[in-house]
Amino acid sequence: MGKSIQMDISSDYQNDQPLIEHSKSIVHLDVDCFYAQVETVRSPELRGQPLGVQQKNLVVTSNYEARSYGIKKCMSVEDALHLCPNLILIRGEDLTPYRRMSAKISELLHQFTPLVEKLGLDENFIDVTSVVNEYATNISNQSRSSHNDQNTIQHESSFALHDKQSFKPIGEIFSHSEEECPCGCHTRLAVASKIAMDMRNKILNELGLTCSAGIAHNKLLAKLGGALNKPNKQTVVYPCSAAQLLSSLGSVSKIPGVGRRTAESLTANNILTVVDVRKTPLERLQVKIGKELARKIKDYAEGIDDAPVKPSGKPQSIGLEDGFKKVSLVDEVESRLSALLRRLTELAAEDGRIPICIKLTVRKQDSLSKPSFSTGKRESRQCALPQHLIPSNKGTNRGHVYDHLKILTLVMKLFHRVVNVSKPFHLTLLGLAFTKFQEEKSLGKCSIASFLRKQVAVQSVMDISSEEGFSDTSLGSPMSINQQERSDCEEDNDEEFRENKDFRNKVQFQSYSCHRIRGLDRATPSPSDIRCSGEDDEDILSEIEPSPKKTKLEVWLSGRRESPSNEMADLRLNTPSSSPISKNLLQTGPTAFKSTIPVDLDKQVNHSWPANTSNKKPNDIFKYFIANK
DNA sequence: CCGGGAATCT
DNA sequence: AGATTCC
Repeated sequence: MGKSIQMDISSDYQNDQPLIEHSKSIVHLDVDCFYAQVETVRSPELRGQPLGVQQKNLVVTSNYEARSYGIKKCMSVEDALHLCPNLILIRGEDLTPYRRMSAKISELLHQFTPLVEKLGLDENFIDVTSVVNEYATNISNQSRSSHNDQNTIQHESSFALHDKQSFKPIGEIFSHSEEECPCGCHTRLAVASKIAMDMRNKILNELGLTCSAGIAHNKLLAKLGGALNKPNKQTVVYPCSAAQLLSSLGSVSKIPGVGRRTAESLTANNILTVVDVRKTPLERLQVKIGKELARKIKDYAEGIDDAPVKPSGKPQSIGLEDGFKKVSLVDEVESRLSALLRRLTELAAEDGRIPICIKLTVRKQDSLSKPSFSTGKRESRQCALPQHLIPSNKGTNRGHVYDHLKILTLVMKLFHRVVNVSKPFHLTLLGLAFTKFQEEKSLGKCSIASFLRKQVAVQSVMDISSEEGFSDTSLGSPMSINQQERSDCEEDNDEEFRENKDFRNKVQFQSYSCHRIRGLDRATPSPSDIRCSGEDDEDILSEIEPSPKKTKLEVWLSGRRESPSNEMADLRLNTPSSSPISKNLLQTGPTAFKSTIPVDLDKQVNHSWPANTSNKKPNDIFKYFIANK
């Protein structure tokens, strides 16, 4: 017991956070019927009419006019049209417009704070703790001196927060709490609710979208709270109402993180409601769903959630999928993959980063008893993009050049690895994704790794120690060999090292064999095999090779480069740092605050907290805020 | 043809 | 590489 308290304290200090119970302020923002709203912005003449967004044979979302006819999410087109013959349907398979809008929303939210976590395209968690605290700090500073020498907000009129009880949040409140929490969170959440309103106003004014929002001291409650009043509304959940909110959910499947699978496990144990979870001992719970999940669900059932808002940044992978009834011919596979690859390279070009790893996904039709019911599981294969297929922007200032045919050939190699085409096959889905990218800010010019990279860049494209030297013993069982050789090299490729095998050999890296894939390639020549002849073919035999194991030198080199973890280390040590993250944080200081919290917020707060600057003693409100700084 | 992604954990 | 979850 004493031990855990000790740990709690130390971790709080490490995070530079005070020992206040509900110290954080989290906003969950959810754009109302996102796809439908985006389509309405694109085609304003659609406003007011029942509108659905269609993907394949599904209406994946619809506006509220359509919902009034009883149309639900993911309803079939037929059913939807039956309910509402006038329903306007717009194709939404191409997510580009939604991605773009999502990026605009992210950008807008980043004006408030860098602590923005995306959940899908239309939801965001925003940790506004520091925004709330800065707001109070600024007020506090002003109450001490009439003129600001600091770079803080210059308010038209000075005012102070001298009356905590009269401050009420904007929007709805879940349940009416009898008493204020002694930690001061009610006041902080009230400020947060005004910030949430401001975010929503900005999104409406600048992007034309309405949102719903939840405001609470953790992500769980913010998300659940935001769903209580929709659309275009916001809801504050106080910590003291957490248990009540969770109880009111009823079914366990309403708990975020409890999907179909976990719900099934719980149901099988007669654990149906959130209250059931609460009554079930942890020991019994973790038998069924695993230790970590059980612990999390138990906490959730009480409204407890310590998870931080994790800034999202760029996606870790960029992918595309194409679902269909049935594809059984290699030629059709190739043409579909070709189309996917075209779009994928466009997406990657838009993203700007350079991909170094590609993954192919297939879904095989369930050949067992029920063809219609059970959709086959997905299987995937990935490999590093060989150096000479990694796009470069040499010669062109804009965009990177992809060698479509060669990459397609590589993708077909992956396909043959995952599908045995010598036997009949029935696929219902093909997917392609880039799953790794070169380091964004690349290495400093003085970095050794950078030097090496430049050196090797001019060397031969293909020199993996002659394939002739290897036997074809792997032909029969590629997977077993795969495992054998990959057993302890889960960490893939760093581009510096794939680029020159010569270099690797010279410094006596543990060399890796490259014969594993040969048998596969010869098994069934595909059209691409034929088209991509001669040296290219030999080229690709080696390219599909999984990435080499990390060596000590490689580890050392990768440690040299600027990496997120290094940046975080800087932050933890609280050292002055020139890292981008640190700069970013600094930028969200008073200046950013001023520019993003408009006057009307000030007015609202000012109104709720009448100025009382004269001779009241330091008020209670201050300490809540100041303690948080 | 129950969509098309993306993240996390194992 | 797969399973699961989320939207």
